[in-house]
Amino acid sequence: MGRRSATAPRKLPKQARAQETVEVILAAAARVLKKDGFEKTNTNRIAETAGVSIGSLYQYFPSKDALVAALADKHMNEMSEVIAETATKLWTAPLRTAVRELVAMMLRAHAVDPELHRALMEGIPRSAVVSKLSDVEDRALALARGFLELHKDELRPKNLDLAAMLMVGTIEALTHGAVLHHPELLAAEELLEEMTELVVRYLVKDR
Amino acid sequence: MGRRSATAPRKLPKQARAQETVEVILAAAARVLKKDGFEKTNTNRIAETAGVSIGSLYQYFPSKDALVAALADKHMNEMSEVIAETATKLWTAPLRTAVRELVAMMLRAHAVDPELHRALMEGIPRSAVVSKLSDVEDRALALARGFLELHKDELRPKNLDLAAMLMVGTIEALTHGAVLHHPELLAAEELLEEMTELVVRYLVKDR
Amino acid sequence: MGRRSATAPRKLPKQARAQETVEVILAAAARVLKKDGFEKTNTNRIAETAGVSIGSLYQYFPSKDALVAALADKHMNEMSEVIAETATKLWTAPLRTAVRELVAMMLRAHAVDPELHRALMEGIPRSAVVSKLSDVEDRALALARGFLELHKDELRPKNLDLAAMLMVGTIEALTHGAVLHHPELLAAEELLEEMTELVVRYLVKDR
Amino acid sequence: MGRRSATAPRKLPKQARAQETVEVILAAAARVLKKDGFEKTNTNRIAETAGVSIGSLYQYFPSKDALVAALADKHMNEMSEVIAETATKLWTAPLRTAVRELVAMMLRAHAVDPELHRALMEGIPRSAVVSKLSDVEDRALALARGFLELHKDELRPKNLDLAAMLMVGTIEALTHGAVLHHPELLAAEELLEEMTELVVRYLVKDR
DNA sequence: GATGAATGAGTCTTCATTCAT
DNA sequence: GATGAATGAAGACTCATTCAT
Repeated sequence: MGRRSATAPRKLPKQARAQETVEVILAAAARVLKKDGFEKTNTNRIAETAGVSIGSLYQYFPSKDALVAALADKHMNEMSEVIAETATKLWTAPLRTAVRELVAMMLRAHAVDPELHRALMEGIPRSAVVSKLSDVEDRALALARGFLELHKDELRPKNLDLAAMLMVGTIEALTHGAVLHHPELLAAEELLEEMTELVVRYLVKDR
Repeated sequence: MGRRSATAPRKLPKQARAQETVEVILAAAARVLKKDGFEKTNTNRIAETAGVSIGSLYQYFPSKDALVAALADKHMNEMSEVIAETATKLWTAPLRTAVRELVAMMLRAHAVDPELHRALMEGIPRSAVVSKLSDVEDRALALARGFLELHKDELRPKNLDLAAMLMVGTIEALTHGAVLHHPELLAAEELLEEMTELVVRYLVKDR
Repeated sequence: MGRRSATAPRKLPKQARAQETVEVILAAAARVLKKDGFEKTNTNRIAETAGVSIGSLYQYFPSKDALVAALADKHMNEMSEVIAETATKLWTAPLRTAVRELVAMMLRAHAVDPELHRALMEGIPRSAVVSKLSDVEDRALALARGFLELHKDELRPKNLDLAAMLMVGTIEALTHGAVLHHPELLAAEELLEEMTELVVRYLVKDR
Repeated sequence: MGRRSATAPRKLPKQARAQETVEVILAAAARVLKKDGFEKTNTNRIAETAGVSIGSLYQYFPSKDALVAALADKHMNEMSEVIAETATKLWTAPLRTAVRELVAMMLRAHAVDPELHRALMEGIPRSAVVSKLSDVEDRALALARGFLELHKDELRPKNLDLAAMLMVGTIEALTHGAVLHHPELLAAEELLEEMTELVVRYLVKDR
C-alpha cells in the first residue's frame, strides 16, 4: 500500500535459519560500526564480517541506512526495557530516592552497550537513526517534566520546563561523558552518588 | 635573490592573496559543512562554492582531512579567544561570581558559530578533528581542576577530579544541548542563572 | 513398475498440476512484462506474482531467457492459430476479397494480446525471442509470396519478392502502429477498409 | 534553479580537450550500443571502449540514460538536417514528385546511421530516449497532414487524419524494415519507385 | 600559481541462479 | 517436488586526488 519507508526492514524471515542470519548481520554491523565508525563502515565489510554474502544482507535490509536504523531500533529497545523496569518506582518514592533511581536507571541503560551507543550517536547524519535515538530523549524529558510536577512543592526552580531540560540534559550528558571517556565509572557507586547530589541540590529548596 | 631584494615587498601581495584564498576556501568549507553535513560534503563542491578551482584547493590543503582539521583549528581558536578573555577573572573573583563567569564564558564561546560547532562535533569520524575539539575540553578540565583546588575549603565534594569532570561536563553538555535544540537560549539570562545555580549548589558546602 | 501400472493414471493429476503451474508462471510473466517492461522484469518478481517459489520457477524453466522464449512461443502460437483459421480462404477468394481477409486476419491476430506483443517486440535484446517472433513474419512473407504468385496475372508489380515484402511490411507496420498508438482502431472497420484499399491499389493493374 | 532533468548533460566542456572527450565517449557509446544492444551495454565498457576513465564519462553524463539520450539527440539532429534539406520542395512540387521526394527523404534520413537507429529503436525502455525519437515521427505526421490538406482535391481518401497516419506509417515501416532486414535496399532505386507507387496509388483518385 | 580535465579505487545495490532443507 | 535462503558476479555511480596545460 504505497511505497514503503526506505528504512523499513525488507522482509520478515520465516525460517529459523533466516532469523539467525538477520541476527548475525546485525551483530556484525554493530561490531564494524563500533570499530570503524559510520563513514568507514561499508555493507560489503559487514557482510564479510558476518560471514554472509552481500546478497543476503540486502535480502533483509533494503539499504545501508535501513540496516543501521534497524540496529538503532534494537539498541533503543534494549535501553527502553531497562528504563521501563524502573520507571514505575519513580512515582512513589520520595524525591531524593527517586532522583537516585533515575540516575541509576540512566547509567544502567547506557551500560547496555556503550560503544554501540557512542557509534550510533556520533557518525550518523540527518537520517532516521538520529530521530530514533532522540525519541528516547524526548520521552525522558516528558517523564522528567511529569516527575517535577509531582514534587512541585518541594522544588526551588519555578520554570519547570527549564528545570526538566537541565535535569535530563545533565544526567544524559554526564552519562554520555562517562560512556565516552570513562566507561569504568558507569558501574561506580561514586558517580551515581555525585550525580544524585548534583541533581537533588539543584532541585530542592534550601532547608 | 640579490636583484630581487629590491622588490621583496612585492611578494607580500602574493602572500596576502594566498591568505585570502585560504580564507575563502575555509569559509566555503564551513558553509557547505553546515548545510550538508560531513558525509555529503565533498572537496569539489567546496572548491566550487569558494569560487576556486579544485586544483587551488589542493594547493593549500593537502587533503580533505587537512582542510577540515584547519577549519576545526580556526573554530577552536576563535572559541579559545573568547575563553582567554575571561579566564583571568576566574582567579580573583569569589566562588559564585567565578562560576557565573565560567558558565557565561562557555555560553559565549559556543555562541561564536553554533552551527559549525555542531557540524564539527557531529558527523566527523576518528580523524584528527575530534581530538582538536577535545583539546578544548581537556584544557577546560584542567582549568576547572585548578579553580576547584583554589576554592578547596569552601567545597563539599572531596574528589576534586570527579567534581571537575561533573562541572565541566555539565556546563558543556547543557551548552551543547542549548546549541543543538534551543539556540535562542544561548543568550538568555535565565539559562545562565539556572546553570550557575546548578553548579554552585553542587559545589558549596551547606551553609 | 508392474504394481504401479494399476494406478498409472494417478500420475496424470501430477502432470496436470505441473502443467497448471507452468501456465500460472507464464501468465505472471506476461503480466509483469506488460507492466514493467523487460528490463525491470526479474524472475523473483515473476515467481512472487505467480504465487510460486523461485525454486519452482526454475524447476520448469532453466533460465530467464527460456521463460521469456516460452512466453513468446505461446503468444506466437495463439497468433498462428488465428492466422491458420483464415489462411485457407485466401487461396480461393478473388484478389480483393483475399487481401481484405488477409488484413483482417493480421488485425485479428494482433488483437490477441496487443500489450504482450508490444512488450515482446520492444525491450527484448538479441535473444531467441526476437527470432521466434520474426518466424511469424517469415511465414507471413512466404504465404504472401505464394499468394501473389497465384494472382500473378492480375498484378502490376513485376518483382514479386519486393511486392510481397512491401505488402507484408505495410500490413505489419500499420497493424503495429495501431497496436502501439491507436489500439482502439484495431477493431475499427475504417482501418480495415483503408488498409485493404492501400494494398489492393498497390497490387492491381490499372483498369 | 530547481532540480535539473535527470537526462540533461551534466556540464558543457570548456576546453577543447573536454569537447573531444565528449565526442569520443559518444562515439564509443554508439559503437557499443550497436554491437551489444542497450541491455548489455554498460557504462564501464563504454568508457573502456572510449579509452577514457569511467569518471570522465560521469563528468559529462550524469547517468547511463542521459548518455543514451544525448546520443539519440545527436542522431535525431543529424536525421532532421537531412529532412530539413528537402522539406521545402514538398510544397511546390506536383503530388507524385512530392511523394517521391518524401520517400527519398525518409530513405536518406534513415541511411545516416541505420545500425544506430535500429539500436536506439530496439532495446530502449520507457525512457526519455523513445520520446526523443517519436518526436520526429510526430513532426513527420504533422508535415504529412499539411501536405495532404494542400492536395485535398486530388485525393481519394476522405479521412485525411487516417490517410496521413497510413502514409507516414507505411513509409516509416518500410524504411525501418529495409534498415533492419535489407540495408542494401536503402540506396536502391527500385525500392524508392515501388514505395512511391504504393503511396501515390493509395492517395490519388482513379483517373 | 591557477585551472579543470582526467583518474580509478571503492561503494552501494540488483538479480539470475543454486542448493540445503 | 516445493520452498526460499543464500550466493556473488556485475553494474551504476561518487569523489578524493593527480597532472597536463
